[in-house]
Amino acid sequence: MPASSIRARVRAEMLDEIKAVARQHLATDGANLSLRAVARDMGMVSSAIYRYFPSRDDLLTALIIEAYDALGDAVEAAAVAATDRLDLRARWQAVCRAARDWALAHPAEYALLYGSPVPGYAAPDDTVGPAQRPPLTLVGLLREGLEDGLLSPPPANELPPQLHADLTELADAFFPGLPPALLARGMAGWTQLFGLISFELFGRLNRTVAHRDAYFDHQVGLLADLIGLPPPR
Amino acid sequence: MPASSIRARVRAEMLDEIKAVARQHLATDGANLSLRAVARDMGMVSSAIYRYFPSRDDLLTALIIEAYDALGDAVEAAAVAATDRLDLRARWQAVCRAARDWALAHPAEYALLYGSPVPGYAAPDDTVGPAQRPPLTLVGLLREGLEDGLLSPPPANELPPQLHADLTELADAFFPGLPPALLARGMAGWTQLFGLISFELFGRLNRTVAHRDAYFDHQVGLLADLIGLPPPR
DNA sequence: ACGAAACAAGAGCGGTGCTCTCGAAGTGCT
DNA sequence: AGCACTTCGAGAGCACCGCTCTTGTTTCGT
Repeated sequence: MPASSIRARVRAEMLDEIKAVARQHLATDGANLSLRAVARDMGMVSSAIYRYFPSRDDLLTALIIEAYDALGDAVEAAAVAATDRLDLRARWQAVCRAARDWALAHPAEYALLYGSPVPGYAAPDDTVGPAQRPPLTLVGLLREGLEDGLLSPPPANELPPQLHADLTELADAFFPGLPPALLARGMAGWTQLFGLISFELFGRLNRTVAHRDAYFDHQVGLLADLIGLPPPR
Repeated sequence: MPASSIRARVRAEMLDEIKAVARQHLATDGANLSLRAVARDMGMVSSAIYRYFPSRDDLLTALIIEAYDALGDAVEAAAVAATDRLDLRARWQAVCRAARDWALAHPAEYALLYGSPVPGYAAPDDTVGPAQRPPLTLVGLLREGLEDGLLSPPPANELPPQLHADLTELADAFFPGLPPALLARGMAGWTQLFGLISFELFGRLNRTVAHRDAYFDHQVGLLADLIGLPPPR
């Protein structure tokens, strides 16, 4: 097998092991990942890591992409797994819950994705695709609802002209024909979802809201009302 | 004046100067503040800083408290400066715009307040008071609107019992008698505001929305509709 | 079988937060 | 005014960090 020689296979395993150890360090020690500590845990010398990742930022980028994809998988699976495709509100709730569940299960990785950007770090282009999966899933649900006649498009004159143009262009790039005002509502939902998860994960609900599941579901339901999703059955 | 001797006054000036230099470093170099760098900028040796702040985290805490208070001042001023107290929607928009304006003018400090929490860092109790000022301002607007008869309380049976209890207790701590369902809507507005600012500041609107002012105003208006604020005049 | 490429290890550079010691300078009391 | 006491700035040093360079070994493709 020339396509995967011993060396290539060992290298792939090393890449995976480094990322696994780094992910574990991320979960325990927080965001400031130490290359030397990862190397120590693997019984290597720190300089050896640089055979696999040219810099600490590249390791972080790899972890970020994998985290985006893990979140994207969870979210998209929730959008599809619905028993009743026509129960749009239940599907919306399921997608939001899936994102929150993933974040609660992987808080350090969520902070890596959606926390304050690392100062010197600039997200490479590889990350924008995976990063778009959750919001595209949400807006995709709205498009399906529109196709199935489950929700009515907002009035077209709702947006000021420049914003109308911005959102029309954005909609055409992913969901041609989607009314821009509905896209705005989808983005509002995505913004709200991010805010809810971040507040809960970063401790802003401590000592204020004890029953987080109920709080989350209620707030998601409020925004579902705003978007115009059909009322719960 | 024994109460403020030369030494005490010089010390106070040093505290201020250290914080000023640190704030400047924060703005240019990002969140990873270097004690040695601020000491260098002040012509001091790094160990001398420890006469004024026992650790780097304590310096960060001081900066965080000052930033919370600056944001709180801006937000509360916007809530009071309205020409027409009864135009609740305009006041809500003004408060939201004030928060965004402050964040855009001080992005590094906003990231310090609302970005991912620093791993080892735990927010001391001194920060919770200043941190509550923006959300309390928003909810305070809703209470005023209720008192002035500008908005009607949501149905009382909207919340599940446990969440109703949580939010009633929370409301009684700051706004006795405020309907918990209205408090939930205020928190939704605060969550949305945080999400909108964070997305814009952390680059998630890059290459998607060009006219940020219009986008922000529209989204804030959407949530004002959800809360039940009177329509724009 | 051999040259080329990939690899792990080690030393080293400049940087970090933080501690400790030491001499200088200001403070309060008699 | 003199003296004990406290505060201060400087310096050396510790352990850690990301990263580079060199050296000797192992594996690869031909």
